[in-house]
Amino acid sequence: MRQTVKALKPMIEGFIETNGELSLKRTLKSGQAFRWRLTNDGTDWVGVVRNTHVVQLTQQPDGKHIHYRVLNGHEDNDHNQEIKPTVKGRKRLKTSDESDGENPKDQYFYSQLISDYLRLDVNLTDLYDKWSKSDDKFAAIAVNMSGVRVLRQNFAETLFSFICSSNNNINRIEKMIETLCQKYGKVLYESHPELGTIHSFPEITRLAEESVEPELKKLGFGYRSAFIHRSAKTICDEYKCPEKWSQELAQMPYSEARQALQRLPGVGPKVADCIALMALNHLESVPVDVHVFKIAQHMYLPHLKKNKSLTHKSYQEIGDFFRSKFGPNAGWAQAVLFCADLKQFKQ
DNA sequence: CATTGACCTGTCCTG
DNA sequence: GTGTCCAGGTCAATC
Repeated sequence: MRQTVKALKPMIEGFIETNGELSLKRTLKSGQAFRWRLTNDGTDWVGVVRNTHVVQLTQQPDGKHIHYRVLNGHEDNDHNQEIKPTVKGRKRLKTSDESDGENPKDQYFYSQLISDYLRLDVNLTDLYDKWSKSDDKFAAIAVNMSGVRVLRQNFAETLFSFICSSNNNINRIEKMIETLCQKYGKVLYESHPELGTIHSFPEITRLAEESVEPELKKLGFGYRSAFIHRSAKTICDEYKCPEKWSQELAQMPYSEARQALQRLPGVGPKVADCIALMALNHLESVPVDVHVFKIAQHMYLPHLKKNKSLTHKSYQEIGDFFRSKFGPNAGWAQAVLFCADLKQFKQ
């Protein structure tokens, strides 16, 4: 029997103007987020925003708008959650009023929520122009690589996702994260026709429980089981309120945040930089993985070709080079080059 | 200090 | 069907 209760409440949806500065594919599937899935024959992206809202995003044919739909937006407790966009969007990001009969307050709220997650308050055209002027190689690549955005992501999810990423491949990372959500997260949306039940990412306090490590071992997490549990426990024990700690990390200078993060087991320089860039708004952070290492060797710092692998020294050198070349948003420039180098995005 | 292996596991690729 | 290598690193033990 089909339930009709949900259909009685209006679906929250609308359009967001992007000024051609957003490629969903290049942004959601370039290795910064691991939970976005392509549905409906490859037209719609479905994922979780702010760890509370199941959102479907669709790139419009005009290239200048995305359509959004909040799949679990009818829940009664919706506004009780502590979701507040951290940045006020620019005026041009206002939703259109094309779908009449809906609560404009809700529409505004959700378009702000999604714009914030996609960091649409940043004018990407200006950034691309600036980076292209300071680097011909970037300019050549960027013309075919528009709309790569650095997301503003949830702290805990970013932390544990990238702990999982060490010495690992994307396919397994995605599976492990999905397992974490199903086992320790809350149900956000039931019975999606293609994706099944969609869960939130677990609370840090949940991952700090003693049973977690042996359970994860059984689930095939390997040595990362201990990293995950011990990191969660460290945060709960030492910082009491994880949410507050992440805010402090965002406030303090990049180098200090990076240093503080590396005290967590399973968090080295690269993972710390990923968290700093993607969840703490430290856009000067340049995560250097083997991929970026190769880019640096071939495009910018040929003397590093003699290095077989990444050392602390070369790691620092590459980051500093990117910062000197691209400025305070170097991490974002790096994301564009990284994206261009991914196999799936090569022409 | 900078460098070098071991580390869990699923998968791809040979023989 | 077995064996091997490797994948978006980190840690700890040695130069």
